[in-house]
Amino acid sequence: MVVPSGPAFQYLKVKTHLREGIASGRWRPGERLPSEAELTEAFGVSRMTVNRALRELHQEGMVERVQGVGSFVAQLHRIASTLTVRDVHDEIAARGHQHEAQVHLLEEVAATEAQAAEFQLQPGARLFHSIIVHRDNGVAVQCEDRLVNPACAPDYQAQDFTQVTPTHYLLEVAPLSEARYTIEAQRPSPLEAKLLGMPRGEPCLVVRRCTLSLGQVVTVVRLVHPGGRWMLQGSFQA
Amino acid sequence: MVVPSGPAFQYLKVKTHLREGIASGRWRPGERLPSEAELTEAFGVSRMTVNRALRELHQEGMVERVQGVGSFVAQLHRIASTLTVRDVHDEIAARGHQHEAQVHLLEEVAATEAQAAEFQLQPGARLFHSIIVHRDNGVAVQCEDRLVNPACAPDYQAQDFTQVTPTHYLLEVAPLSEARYTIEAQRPSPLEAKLLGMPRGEPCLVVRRCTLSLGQVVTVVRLVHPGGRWMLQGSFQA
DNA sequence: CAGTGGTCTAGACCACTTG
DNA sequence: AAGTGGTCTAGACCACTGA
Repeated sequence: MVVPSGPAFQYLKVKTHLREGIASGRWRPGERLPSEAELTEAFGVSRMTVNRALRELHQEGMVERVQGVGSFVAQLHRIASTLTVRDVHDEIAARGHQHEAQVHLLEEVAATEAQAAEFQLQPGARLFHSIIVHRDNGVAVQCEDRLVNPACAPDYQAQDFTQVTPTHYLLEVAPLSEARYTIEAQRPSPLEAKLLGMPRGEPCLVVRRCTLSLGQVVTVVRLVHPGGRWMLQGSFQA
Repeated sequence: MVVPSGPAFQYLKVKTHLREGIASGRWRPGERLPSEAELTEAFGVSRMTVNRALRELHQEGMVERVQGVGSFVAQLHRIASTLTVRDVHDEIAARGHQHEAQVHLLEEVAATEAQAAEFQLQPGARLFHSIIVHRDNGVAVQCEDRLVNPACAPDYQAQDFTQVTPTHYLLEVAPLSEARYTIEAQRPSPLEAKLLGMPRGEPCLVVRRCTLSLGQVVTVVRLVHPGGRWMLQGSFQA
């Protein structure tokens, strides 16, 4: 026969079988799984199909594979979860709330030594600088303090950021290739506390993100969220 | 010919070509990419190879595919980054530092109504409760307040958590299948402030995580980190 | 209808590891 | 040498879309 019964999602059958065996503890972490040849025989499918199942489980971090040796249940010590850092506007809109943005500053500055180093530019090079406060149904939830590389977004200062967020605009003009970020708890700066309308002593969730496009640093942003008004959420499967 | 030159990682050539075209803006977000047939011809490879390249780009969130229509450059609005929440011990050890754990409490409690609901158990059901402080070279960096479902880890109370972290132990006895978490900034509770040796008013990074195994809630944990002593890091490619 | 992606096969050659 | 995974082919059938 050529194709026995058409697409029956055979690779999913194999994948599910292995996933359930791992989840149920039938195969313990570090233990060896059946070889591709064994699974090929057991399921009566081609090796490519078994290979895809195992490859995807590997990509999902559930299985480790060693050429010439075999496939093994991964040691799931780390919980690598997908944290979705979405555009504020989308996040607020998704809750059915009203998003407002207030531009408090939009200027051109000369890079300090530290800033120049981060942008891989010369000290004193021009940078755009913006400070924008985002509100959810009128409540200030984020203060966005951003530096932008003019080489990547020459028209940055001409945008109306009450209508389109900088995140959205920058993703349009400079396709994202890499991002690095840190998340920590801090007190707001005096200016941030004033702009967010919160006491100086209240904790804030601070996300700092550096975004690259084609190896160039496009923008570095500090996002300050009042502790009681904003929270990151995520989940992890498998 | 059967195989022209052995593994030359053809699917990577196709993948790289598309990835660079997207990153360089040659294909804009929403724009249509060449069909599998066109790529098959252009690269002189089989369709399976092209298919793998496109499928992986789709799995990475860079390409959207619609059956019967075509493949398109994804709208990269969301920045879905892989945040690695590792075991404290590993994280501290990875820096070459000394990890110490201090067990402040290890008891059995009756579930409150809210706790019972979260664990999908009856109010008053038994739960294990532990409070452990983790130190990095003697500095308290995390207060771990944890509830555990006895059905998943009956021997929880018999463990020596100065030697093996609860995270590590629980992953051994109850393979992880799903986790949900939130990250926010808060002040520590009076007890947490005391255990961590920090002022009440200092901000903390608080991670709350609910872990499931085989559809059962295994554990709910609150991880409190002094603001200046701990930070989450992550990065995102493509 | 033609074109697209989704899946699958039954082989193949190769690099690698272990006995 | 035998077994493993890594890659690849040249076909195939199918479901879906849009003109």
